[in-house]
Parts: sequence; C-alpha cells; structure tokens
Amino acid sequence: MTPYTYDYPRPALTVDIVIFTLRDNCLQALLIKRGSEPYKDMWALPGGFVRMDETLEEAACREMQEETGLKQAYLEQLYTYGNPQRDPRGRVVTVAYFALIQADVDIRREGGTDVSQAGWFPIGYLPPLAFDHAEILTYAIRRLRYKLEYSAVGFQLLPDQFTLSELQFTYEIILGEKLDKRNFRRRILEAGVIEPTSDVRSGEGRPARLYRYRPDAIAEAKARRLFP
Amino acid sequence: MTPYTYDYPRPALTVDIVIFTLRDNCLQALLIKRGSEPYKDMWALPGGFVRMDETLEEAACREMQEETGLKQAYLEQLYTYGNPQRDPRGRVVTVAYFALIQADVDIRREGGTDVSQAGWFPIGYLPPLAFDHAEILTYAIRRLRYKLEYSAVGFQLLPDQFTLSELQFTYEIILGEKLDKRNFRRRILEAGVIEPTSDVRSGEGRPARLYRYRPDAIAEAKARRLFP
DNA sequence: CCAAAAGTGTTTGCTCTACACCCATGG
DNA sequence: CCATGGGTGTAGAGCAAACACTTTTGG
Repeated sequence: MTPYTYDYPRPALTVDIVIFTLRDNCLQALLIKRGSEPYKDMWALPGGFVRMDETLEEAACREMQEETGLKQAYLEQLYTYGNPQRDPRGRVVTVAYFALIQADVDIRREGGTDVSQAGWFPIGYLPPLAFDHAEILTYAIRRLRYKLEYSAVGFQLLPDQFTLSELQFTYEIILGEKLDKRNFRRRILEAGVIEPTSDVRSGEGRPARLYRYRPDAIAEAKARRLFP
Repeated sequence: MTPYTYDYPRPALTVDIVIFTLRDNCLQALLIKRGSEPYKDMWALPGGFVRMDETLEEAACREMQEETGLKQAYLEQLYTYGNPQRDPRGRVVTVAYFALIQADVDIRREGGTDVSQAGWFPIGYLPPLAFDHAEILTYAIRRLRYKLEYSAVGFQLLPDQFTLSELQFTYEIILGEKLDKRNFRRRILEAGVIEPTSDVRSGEGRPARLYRYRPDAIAEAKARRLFP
C-alpha cells in the first residue's frame, strides 16, 4: 500500500541508460567520461536526475537525446538498482534502461551542463566503469542477447531498410556465433515481422532485396514452454 | 552518468509487493484496505517507503514481513512505475516486486502503524484497486505465468514437501489449463529440479511419493530460441 | 473387493538442423 | 566472362504431444 505521509528522507532518483549500437562490425555501448569526483576521469553510463514532472521513460529519453541528439530509438526498462552504498556521496537509486539505436546514425552531443567526453566502446573492450555501472552493463548485454532470441528486436539496430544479410550479420555479432543462412532467412520471414520492399541495393555481386520492419507486426513470439 | 549534485527536488520512493499464494485451489493475491485518503477504503497492494539504509529488496522483504509475518519467500523485482500522476498527493515512484509464499502458511499481521484490514483475493475476482495497482497486479500475473513456463518457480507456492499431483494442480491453476499427467511428470523430473524423498503421503487411494525442491538445481532452463 | 488416486511407455507427427548449388549484377 | 555476394529446398534426426491401463492403499 502506498503510504500516507511523506515526511521521510528521500533517496535521489536517477536514470542510467545503456545505449547500444553497431559500429565497425561490433556491438558497442556509449560511455561518458566523468568530469568530477567521485570516480573523476572514469567512464560511466549516460544518465541523470529524474525531474518531478516527467515519467521515468521520458527521463531516459531526454537523457539519451542530450547525449546522442537522437530521439527515435528502442527503449526498455532494465532494472532498478538501489544498494545504499552504490554512490559514495549518498543514497542514489537508479532506474536503468537499455536503448538500441540505428547503426548509421552519427551522434552529436548537444551542449549540456557537463562538457564531458563521450565515446563508443566495443562490449568486449570496456574500460573500468564508475559506480555499479559494470554490473548494469553486463546485465544489459545479457538481456539484449536473451531478448534477441525470442523477440525480433534486432531491426532496431539497423536503418529503416536493410538486407537479410545485414540482419543476419547483426544477429551473428550480438549472439557471437555463425548462423545458417537458409535457416535464418526462413525463420525470420515466417515470423512475419519484416516485409520486402520494392527496392534493391546494388553493390558487389548480385543486388540484394531490401526489407523493412512491419510496425503492425507482433514483435514478440511466444516462447515454447519448457515447464512443465 | 550519475550526476554531480543533489540539489534537486526528489520524488518519494516506495516499494509495492504483489504477494501470491494458493488458497482454496486458486491463485490469490494479498491486498490491504486503505485507512485514509486518497482512495480511502479501497484495496491496494502492500508496500511502503524505502528507508535510507536498506536495499530495495530489503525494503520489499521488510514490508512483506510486516504484512504477513513471513520472511522466507521467493521475491523478484518486477518493474518500476514512475508516472508523475500515479499518486494524487505528489510524486511517488514505486519499485514493484512480486512474491510467492507457501500455500500452507497462515499469515498473521504484525501490529504496524496502520491497522488496516488485509485479505486474500482470487486473481479472477479482484476488487477495484487504488492508484495504478491494478496495472501492477495485471503485469505481475503475466510475469508469473510466463515465468512458470520457462523456469521452475512453481515450487515456491508449495510446502517443503509435495506430491507430483499437487505440483501439477499448481501449474494447472496458474496456467488455467489441464496438463497431461505423464508428460508433466516426465518433463519435470527430467529437468532435475526436484528429487524424491523417502516419504509418502497417505490419503484416499494409493499413497503418493513426496518430492522436495533441490536447492542446488539450476531453476531456469534456457529457452529454445525462436529468432532467428 | 471396491473405490480412489498414483504411477508408468510407446507411437506419431512435427519441427529443427545440416547441407550445396544456381542466380544476378558490375567490372 | 568472371568474381562476388544473393538467393533457394530437402532429407534425416530429435523432440513434443497424444493416449490407457496397472498398482497400491483404505474402507
């Protein structure tokens, strides 16, 4: 039951966002270099305070936009971290989100109050992170991999139109394994979440048909049950 | 990035807990009748403020213990709700948990600051709920059903020792469908999460072997991937 | 000996997986 | 015409689903 009174000390509330993208054929996360203590000069997840008049998702969206200039992205709440010792300055509870942004988007940082440095890091080569952000990022990667296996979230990392080979590469990069071309194509098409366009992309070799995400599709398949 | 300063107004932070149990052959949730405005005399989820020196899980555990006298239970973070309008008195962000407690435990409410009334409600016959608690409860039911299908969480609703028929009934009640006895037994035993004891339970008909949960077992099976 | 619930295997169909060759274009 | 990546089908194996009778106890 939500309580009757409010005369308690309150933790500070922030959002932190794990922003993934594909760059240079690998999965990368956006990090910000801290400009002040504690953890000065260490890398950390982008994030900030939740304002009093916005939802948590709006706060995450806003912070992401401030860091990347990007509004359109897949955004999902991940977990809320509330260990009293996670921030040495005092009690800070953070709602973590993860976001997927399209591979071809160039981020530009809009001038914020903090002029800290931002950079993309391949998830296999992450620097030491401030606070409990390493734990958050590890969990985000696990959730992304898992989600990829039973939902069709992979498109979110690609431009609006893409070839089936590009989509397969995306899956292979994130899952870290080779996939069979024919099985991949059959299953992804049977799932009905993408549809062919009338365009093709020419390059070396035979031109490839371009596909797009079907916004009306049910992106999440029902996993076959294991129990009982 | 977690911010540098703290001179912002802060939302209040609470935990709310959806406590499930099995009673009278159906899945029920514990609700508390509110004793004051807003939503006076309406039913609501048990919950309360997060204290400055406890983790979120500790807060949920403590609130649950205050409501049910029960410390031992399965407890999992569900989602964090932060709509600015969700509480008419001001900004309250709540971290929702769901808990499973054993069927045979009689709850006793320990004297708290609020002497409100508590009651179990079958999830098919819920009263109107205060705040956004109906949304939280609906999501908790969905998560419980889904989780039951790919993990072995069903034991948490049964006493330490149970028969396979009781376990099957539990699954049937929560999933809302009949299951095949032989397939159920084969799959649940192959999963290796329960083991037979040397005891049997006598009643009408042939006595049934009692099983127990194996605490060393990996309770979560890897779901077969659907994508790609 | 009868009622009531526990316990036990096999067959069938379907789904997943592994696998190799032809096609269309640009240079 | 050749190099490059795009596109296609099938056979075998393994898993899941459907299904009915025997066993053990108490009254």
